[in-house]
Amino acid sequence: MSTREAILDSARSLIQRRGTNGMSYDDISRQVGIRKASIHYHFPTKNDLLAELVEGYTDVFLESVAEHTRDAENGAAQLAGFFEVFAATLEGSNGCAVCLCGMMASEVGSLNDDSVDGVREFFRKSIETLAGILDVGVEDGSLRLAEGLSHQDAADLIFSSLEGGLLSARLEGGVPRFRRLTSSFLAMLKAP
Amino acid sequence: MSTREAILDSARSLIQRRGTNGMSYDDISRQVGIRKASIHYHFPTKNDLLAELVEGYTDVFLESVAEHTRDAENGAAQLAGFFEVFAATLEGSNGCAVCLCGMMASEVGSLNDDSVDGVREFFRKSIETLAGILDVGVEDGSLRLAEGLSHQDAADLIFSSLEGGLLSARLEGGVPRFRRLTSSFLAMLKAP
DNA sequence: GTCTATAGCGCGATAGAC
DNA sequence: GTCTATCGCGCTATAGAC
Repeated sequence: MSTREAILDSARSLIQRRGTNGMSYDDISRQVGIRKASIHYHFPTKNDLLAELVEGYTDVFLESVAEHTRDAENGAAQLAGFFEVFAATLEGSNGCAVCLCGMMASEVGSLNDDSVDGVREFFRKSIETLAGILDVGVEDGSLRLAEGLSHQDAADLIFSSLEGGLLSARLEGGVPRFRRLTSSFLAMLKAP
Repeated sequence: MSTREAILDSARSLIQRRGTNGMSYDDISRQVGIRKASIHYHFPTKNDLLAELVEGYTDVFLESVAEHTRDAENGAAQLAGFFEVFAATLEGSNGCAVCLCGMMASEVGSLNDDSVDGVREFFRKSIETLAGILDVGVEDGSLRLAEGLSHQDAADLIFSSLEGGLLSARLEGGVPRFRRLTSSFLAMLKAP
C-alpha cells in the first residue's frame, strides 16, 4: 500500500469513528508513521483529502453492493445483501465506525462545497441502487411495497433508516441491534 | 430570558447546525452578546454545557411529543403527531438544523461520558414513547405492523429512520423530502 | 455577573533542508 | 518524498479587576 493510500485509509477510519472535525493531520501522521507536514505533500489541504476520500468511498461502497447482490437469487436476497454491506461497516470496527458519508452528512454545515457535493452523490447513487433492487424484488414477487408507495420513496426511507440505524446501534446495542433493524425491514417488505 | 437560558438556546441551535465540534464559546458569545469568558461563569466547562443541554432537550422534546399527541383521535394520528415534532425541527430553521441528539450521536466518539449517557437516554425514552404509540394504534386498529414484528423493534426502526431522514433531508431536498418520508411510513403502517 | 487579558495547547498550513 | 522548524490562528479555560 502506497503512503498516499495509507493516508486515505487512516483518514477514512478516523472520520468514521470521530468525524471530520474530530480528525486531524496529527492523528493521521501517528497512524501512518510519517510527519504531518508530509501529508500536505499528498493532500495540500484538508478539503483536498476529504473530497478525494468521499469519491473513493462511494466507488468502493457501490462495488461492494454489487458483489453482495450479484449472486442473489431474487430481489429480497439482493436487499439482504445491501443491508449486509452496512452491517459490515459496524462489524469490522468493533461497532465504532459508521458510514463515512452518513458521518459527513451530519457535519454538512462545516464542510467544503466539493465534499458536500460528493456526499450528496453518495446518497443519490446509493438510493438509486436500492430503488433498482426494489424494482427487481417487486417484479419477481419476493418483495411487496405498501400500495401507492413509489420505489424511489421506499428506497429513500430504507436508506435513511440504515444511516440512522448505524448511529443508534453505535450509541447502544452494537451489531446485534443493527441486525435486528435490518431483519425488521425484511419482515416488513418480504412478500408473504 | 436569562443569560443562562440564552446561552443554552444559542448552543443548542449552533450544535443542531454544525455539531459540538463545530461550535465554540466564541460563536455563542457573539450570538448572545457577552464575552466568552462570561460563559464560563454559567458553564465552567464545555462538557457541563453539553450535559445540561442534552437533558433539557430531552425534556422539551418529550413534552412537545405529548402536546402533539394529546388530542389525537387514534394511534395513527398520534404517530403523525410524533413525526410532526421532527419535521418542526427542520422547518423552524430553514432546513439547516437536525435533532440535537442525532447530531451528538454522530459525534459520540468525541463526547464526554455524561453527555453520551444523556444521548442514550434521549434515544431510549423517545423509542419507548414511540413504541407506546404503536401499542395504541394496533390496539385501536388504526395501525398494523408486519407479522412477528415487535412494537419495540418497529419503534426502533422508525426512530432510526427519522434521525437518518433529517440528515438526508438537510443534505438535499429539505422539508418536502422529510415529509415525503413520514408520509411513506404512514402509508406502510396505516391499517387499510 | 461581566469584563479584560492571557495562558497553553492543537490546529491547518508553509518554508526550506536533505 | 520526507524531514525539522515554525507561523498564525482558534480553541477551552483561568486570573483578577470592576
